[in-house]
Amino acid sequence: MSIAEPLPRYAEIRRELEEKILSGEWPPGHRVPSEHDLVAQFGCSRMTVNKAISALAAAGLVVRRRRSGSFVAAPKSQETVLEVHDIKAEITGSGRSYRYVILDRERRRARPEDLARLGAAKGSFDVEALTVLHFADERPFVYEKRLINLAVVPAAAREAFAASPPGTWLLEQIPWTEAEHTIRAENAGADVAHHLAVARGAACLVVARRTFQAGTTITAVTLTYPGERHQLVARFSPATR
Amino acid sequence: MSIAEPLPRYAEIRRELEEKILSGEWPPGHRVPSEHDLVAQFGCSRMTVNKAISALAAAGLVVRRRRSGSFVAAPKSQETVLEVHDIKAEITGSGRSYRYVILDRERRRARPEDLARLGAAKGSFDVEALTVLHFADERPFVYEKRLINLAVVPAAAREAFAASPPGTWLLEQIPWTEAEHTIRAENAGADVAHHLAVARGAACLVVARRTFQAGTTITAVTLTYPGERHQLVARFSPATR
DNA sequence: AGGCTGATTATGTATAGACAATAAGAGCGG
DNA sequence: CCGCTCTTATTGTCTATACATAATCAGCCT
Repeated sequence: MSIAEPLPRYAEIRRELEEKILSGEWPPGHRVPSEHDLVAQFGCSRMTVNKAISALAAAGLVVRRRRSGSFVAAPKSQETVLEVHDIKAEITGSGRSYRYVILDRERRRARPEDLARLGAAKGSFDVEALTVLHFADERPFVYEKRLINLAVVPAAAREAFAASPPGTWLLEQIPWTEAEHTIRAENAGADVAHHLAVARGAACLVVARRTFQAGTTITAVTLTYPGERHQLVARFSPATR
Repeated sequence: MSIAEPLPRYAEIRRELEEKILSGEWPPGHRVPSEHDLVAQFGCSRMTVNKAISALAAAGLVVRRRRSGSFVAAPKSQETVLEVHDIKAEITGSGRSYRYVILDRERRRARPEDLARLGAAKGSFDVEALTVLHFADERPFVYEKRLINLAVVPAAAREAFAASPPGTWLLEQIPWTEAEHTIRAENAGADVAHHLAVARGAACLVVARRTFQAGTTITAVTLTYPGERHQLVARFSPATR
């Protein structure tokens, strides 16, 4: 499976130290040998071991303190990298056919509830409100309600979203600097049940995302997935954090 | 607020390049000046600019190709760091009172369905099966069903879990090397509805987690949260990935 | 045109050395 | 014992250089 590729020296040293930490041989708080000692042990220059230990520090496995030395870090809180793909890519990436319809579309002055969804305190600007239904293999996959801040993305008002759905189009258009996800479970209301073809009251996974650029909200989207047909999966290791 | 701390030279260069990328001045695909050019521009050695660009590459903002140069990376797929805290820490951290009860506990030889939950193909070993209910401010917070692989953690059979609940105890006991999360929505069954004090059929957020050490599963846990009372929140920016 | 070859260029890795910053420890005076 | 300074160990950053590796490009031969 894995060919014997010659790892660079610093990666080799890093791996060796990492193994001692992950195996528990060096428990949290244990002092890692000094760079000087490691230079003698591995027979390389200090820059090389420095690169190895610095990488471990960047990964949060060790803490470095001047004069004191490097120490194995305390076990981290459970943080996981959750991949939430672009819907189009998520579906086509797994070999299924993809289609979407825009159920509703309205341009309006931002109402108080729109401002709340965007997380904006106040303001007077226009928003584009969209309701989109995405299909995977011709079955309803996710029900999307989106608000786009037209003060930031005026082009959205003129876009037909014929080639790409709004989410994909936005990703291609503007760089974002921050995003916020909220994940919860909800019972399907009449509207959602109808469009997703599930029973009323069926458990649905709701992912709400707000995307920001330099402090102002670009878009707020709520994605409702049928609970029994969709799940988010995340696999990770503490080292690659 | 922020004092004028003298950033190291490589961090300063990194910040400057990063700003050009995040502001959109350098769109995806744009070629970053070569190390040689940056050396001339910033008046430092190549190792220093190399460190800056390498950091950007590690963060996924640029892609480096030999001979070709460094290029601004395409916008990444939406990946977010989801913090899933230890339950005890999660509750006490927000100032609420914490309590738990062990509803059920059994030591048994691993059954086929246990093996499936642990993700083990086959094997003959004992497991500790636990059902725990956690309270926040005396209200049911989460319903936990856990399996512990006693072949890896024999001490779990002798532990009373009097001071800490099993999840917290395990975190303190053994280092893990990998974990897998699955998040879905489910309608509450009779059992869950009773313990969480919600209506039957109420939407619940189900987080299933498997924790591994060097390939073998340590523990598999299913956490069921009442949907209307709990949500996972994740905030992140692409640069800090 | 097609394909081979060698030069060029940019990054990848490594070395040896230097000075700075910081914190721990040693020693000393009161 | 307390507080001061001096020394020293350790990491942080930076320079200058070197060779390796890979990809592109230009030119040459058939």
